[in-house]
Parts: sequence; structure tokens; C-alpha cells
Amino acid sequence: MMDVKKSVSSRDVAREAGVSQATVSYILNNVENVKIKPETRAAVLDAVKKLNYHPNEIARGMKLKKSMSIGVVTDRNVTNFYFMKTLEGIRDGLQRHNYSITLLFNKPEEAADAEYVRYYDSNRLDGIIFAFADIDPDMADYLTGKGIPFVLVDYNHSNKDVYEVCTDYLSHIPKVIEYFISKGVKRIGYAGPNPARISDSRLEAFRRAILGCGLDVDEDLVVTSDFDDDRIFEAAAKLMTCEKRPEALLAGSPRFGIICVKCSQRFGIKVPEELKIIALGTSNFFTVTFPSLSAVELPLYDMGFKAAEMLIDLISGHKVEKSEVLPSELIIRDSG
Amino acid sequence: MMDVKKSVSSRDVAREAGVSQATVSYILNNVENVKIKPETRAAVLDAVKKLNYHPNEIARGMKLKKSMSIGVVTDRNVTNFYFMKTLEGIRDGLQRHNYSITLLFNKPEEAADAEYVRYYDSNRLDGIIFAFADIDPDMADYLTGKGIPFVLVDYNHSNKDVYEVCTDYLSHIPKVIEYFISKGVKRIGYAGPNPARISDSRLEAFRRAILGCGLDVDEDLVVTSDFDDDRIFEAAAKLMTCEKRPEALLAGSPRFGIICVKCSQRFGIKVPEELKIIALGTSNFFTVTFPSLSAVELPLYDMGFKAAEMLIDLISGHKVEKSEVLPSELIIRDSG
DNA sequence: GTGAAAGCGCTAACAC
DNA sequence: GTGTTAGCGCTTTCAC
Repeated sequence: MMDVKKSVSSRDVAREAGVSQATVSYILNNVENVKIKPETRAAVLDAVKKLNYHPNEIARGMKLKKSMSIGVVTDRNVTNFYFMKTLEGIRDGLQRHNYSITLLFNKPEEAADAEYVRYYDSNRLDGIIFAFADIDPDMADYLTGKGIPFVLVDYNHSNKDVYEVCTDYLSHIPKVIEYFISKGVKRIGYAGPNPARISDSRLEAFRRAILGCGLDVDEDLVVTSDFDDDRIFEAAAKLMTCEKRPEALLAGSPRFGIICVKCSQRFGIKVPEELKIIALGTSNFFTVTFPSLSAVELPLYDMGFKAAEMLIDLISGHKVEKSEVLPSELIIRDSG
Repeated sequence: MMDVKKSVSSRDVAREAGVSQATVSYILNNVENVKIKPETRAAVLDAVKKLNYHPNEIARGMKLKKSMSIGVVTDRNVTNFYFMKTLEGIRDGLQRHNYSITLLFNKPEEAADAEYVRYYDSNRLDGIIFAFADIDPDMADYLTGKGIPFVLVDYNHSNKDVYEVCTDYLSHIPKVIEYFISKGVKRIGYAGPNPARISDSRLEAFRRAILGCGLDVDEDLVVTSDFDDDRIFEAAAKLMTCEKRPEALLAGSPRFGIICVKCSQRFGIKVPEELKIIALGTSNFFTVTFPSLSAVELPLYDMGFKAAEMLIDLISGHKVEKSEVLPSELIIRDSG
């Protein structure tokens, strides 16, 4: 009850067990090449239990020059669901290595001023995972140059020479188009975000897929906008109200998909009878739209888990594959 | 470029500036009662710049017996949006105190085994914020007994004697009912989660509000369920298809609200003409339902910010009010 | 005004 | 097999 801040140290354990501090350390860290007599080990372990000893990670980090924490950086406006799911994977991947997660937000800053760089310099971080954070090439170079271990988690390959885990969701686009066609659909539209990053090739993949199926891309059926809800709605409305409106629609992101559903309701267009919709991405709101939304869903948890493993290996100096691609999955619900 | 892991210490700064390590510390920490000659200060600051020195927070923590990090705990299945918004507030509240955020998930465990307790015992945490994490009274007692500083962020007052920040959203329920009545509505229903925690009095507040307006509570118009989407839909469907169905509906949570909208579409009930819906809580999906959802929205960011401030004060040994109540706000959109 | 020195709790040579 | 010891980088008392 009253053990308020009277923290016990390995010294106390040593005294209690009648051994030296070093022995305690050897035992607790399972140091290789150090053989401990079973009874000594038992005595120490007993003392640990009895005194309720917990190694001071700060002191440990001081000695080992490690913080036992890794920074997870995200954009402030990233879709929460993406981040949280990825975070869960990261957590579980980090857990058994005794690494904790320090949460950081990405703010547009000069490389050397970035919060995560300062944190790294202050020994608060042993490495960084960027989870759907828009990190520019200069920053990546800066971090690499400084020797800061980091891993990117993002939709698909960046064009940078960095460690990253991404997914093959673009390769599902042709399947979506084929699926639409198999349902007897001819006029297929696209509504998605303005391609911002160079590595964002959703729209391009859509065009290729359409051509690949022997159809022509009708540019009237392709709309893009920024991430503002009203702008997305306007873009969708353009599609819904145009002369020869599409019979099927690929939505470039979850929010585009959901707003397209709303928009079709607004204009009294029956989904999926008059318009089929399939979205790119994952959301926990796909099941609560009417009708529920089909989508190419990302392996967010696995991506986080894998990124954690990669980063740990990187920090430990193990050999690591530069890039991991995890499989997405087309999930058909009521909208398509 | 090549300063790979060749970290500079305050010793290096001292040498560079031709002073002692102590002086560097005095200057960098602005220690009271220590007067430094301007030129000394300037010399040290120059050296800091020149060498790009960053204090090692681990070493600092070691000396000060602080980790300069606070743990933020949430349930794994908490609505992401709640958590992220609160987190942003916490972040900003912590920032200028140089505290970082260590992210932790709440798992059902014995008090002493809980991850955050272990982290605290290992000096990785100076305090804890529970953000919409369902922490039971025994745990609260345990933490208090151990002298672990912690703050709860939740909807409304727990019945525990703990530091907490909550919101007055229950007090908006009568206003919602009055609003409905002012629109000429008589039959008002409720769809919300099964009251799990003792402190969850949404439904109770609903009943009181109905009575307070001189109406009777029709128990046929009150449905509850657990948080499973299908179960929520069933509950909503019961309401939508019952003999004398409600003209207005209070949804106990964002997800209940959104699923009620879906359900009314499913049964061809026009919102808000035939059924008005107002939800309790905040979501970034209220604007993408059709029609958009009115709601009593929580001051999530402010709650996080306030909790951070309280915890810092608690850790610093300042006097702190036990409980803070921040105002929610009824936001009318298209559904009500 | 500034410096010398002790020590936070741990790990890891090295000694025996 | 286990103990001795020397720090890791910082803060802080005490001395001057």
C-alpha cells in the first residue's frame, strides 16, 4: 500500500538475495555466456518477486544508449481509422521487444526542426515509423543521412530509396473493373482525390484498367477534388447528374465512396441497381451506409505489425528487405 | 552529414565554451538564484548552436527521476474519432511542458499486471491519462493507493473520487426533447447502448427529460443493444417498424445515430420529415450521412487539453480541482 | 558567478 | 559462477 515512490533498485534485490548487482543484471537479462547456478537464479528471482522489483528503464536506457521507445508519426488529418488500425499492429509488433510507442504528429517544418528529429537527438526515440504521414523526399534524405532508422507505412511504393511497407491495392483495380464488366456494366466512372503526391497513381491505374479491358476512358466520368467534404460532394454530383451518367463507380478513397453513396441518395439513384460503387481503402463506416459499401480493403494491422518488425531489425542492425508489399482484398458488400 | 551517433554531451559544450558542465546546466535550465554573466551565457549558447547540442533526455530523466512522458490509455475498441481528437488536445496541452505521449491500450488485467502500471514502475511514465478507457473502481483505488498521478477523460462524472474531466452533455438532453416538441413532435423514442457502466445515465436522463416536458415515456419506443452493428440495426428496425412508430429519436451514440439513419432509409422512412434524429456524441461521419446528422457534440479537444494540464499540475504537486466539466453543444444539421 | 565532485540505477569488461 | 568497478550524461550541493 504505502510503497509510494520508494522505488527498489537492483542493488536492493542483490542485497536481499545475497549476491552482487552484476549477478542480478545477468540473470534478469539472460546474458549469454554467463552461467548462473540454479539456486542463485532462484534466490534472485525470489527477491525480485518479494520486493516487487521493476528495472528502471531510464537508467537502463542511459547505459545502453537506447530509449526503448519508437516514434510513430502521422499527419494530423489522416483518416483516424487508418492510423488506429495501423497503430494496433505496430503496438503488437513492438510489444515483445519491450519497445513503447511515442506518438508524434507531423507538422510541416524544416528537417532539423521536426519534432521527431529533435526527439531522436534527445535520445527519446530509437527509431521512427511514419504511418500514412506525408513525408517529403528531402526529409527522407535528411533522416537517412543522419542515420536515423525509420520505416514508411503507406498505400504503395514511394519513389524513395527507403524502408517501407505498402500494399498491392492498385493491382486490385483491374479486378474491380472486370467485376463491374461481369455484371454487364459498360459506363464506369472514377471519383477520387486530386493526385497530390507523385506516388499517388490511383487514377492512372484506373485508366489503365479500363483500357486493359478494351473500353475507352470517358473523361466526363472522371472527377477529382481535394478532401473537403463539400467539394467531394460537388464532384460526385457532377457525375450523378451528367447526361450519360455512369453505371458503376470506383471511389478513390473511403470518404469519396461514402459521400458518393450519400450523393446518389440525394439524387434518388438506386445503388446498386442503377449505380454500383466500390471504394478503395478501409473504413469502419462501410457497413453503416445504405447500402453498405464494397471496397478494396487494406491490411492495416499487418502493415503496422510488419513495419514494427522491420524497424526493430533495422535498429538491431539485422539485414532487412527494403520494401514489403502486403495483400489488399476486395470485399463485396451491397453497393456493388 | 556524418555525425552518425556521435552525440555531443554537455561536457563537450562546456569544453567548447571554456566553462564547466555545471554552468552549462545552469544556463540551459534557467536555474533560479544562479546569476550568469551575460558573456558566459552567450559563449555557452554559441557552443550549443555550433555543436548542435541536444540534452540527453534519458540522462536527464535519470537524474530527475522523471521520464518526461505521460501514458495515454484507451480501450482498443473505443471510437477512433473520440480518441484521436482527445489525443490532439492532450498533445497540445503537454507540448510546452516538454512531455511526450506514450500510447497504451487498456487490456483487462489484474491491477498490478496492467501495462501502464508496469510502465510506471519502470519509470517510463510520470503519469497517466485514461481517455474514454473503461477503468474499474478497484483499479482507480489501486492507482491512487500507489500514488500514481492519473486523470480520467470521459463523458460524465464517474462516481469515483478521482481527478477527471468530463462534459455536460447529459444536460443537453432536455434541450433536445424541447427542440423536438417545439417542432410539433409528440412521440419521441430512444435508441442507445445498454447501460454498461454505473455512470452511464443517458437513458435515465432521457426518461427524466421526457417526463420533465409533461410527456409519458412509451417503453415501446425505447430500445437498447450492445455495440454490434447488426444488433444496433435490429434495435433500430424494431423502432421503425413498430405500430405507432416515433416521430423523433434520440440516438445514444454516434454509431447508433448513423445506423438509425441507415435503418430509416432501409424502411423508406423520410428523415427528417417523418422521423427526426439527433445523436449524442461526436463523429466526423455526421456530415456524410444522408441526411446529415444533428448531434450533441463533445468538446473532445478541450477535454484532452484540460486533462493534460491537470495531470501536469498533479505531477508538479500543484493544487488541482478534482473535476472539470466542459460544455457540449447541440449542433443542428439536416436530420432534426 | 562559477567549478568540483558526487551520484541517479543500470550494464559489462575484467578479475578471481 | 560471481563480484568489483567504471562509467553512461546529467543535475545539484557545496565550496570558493
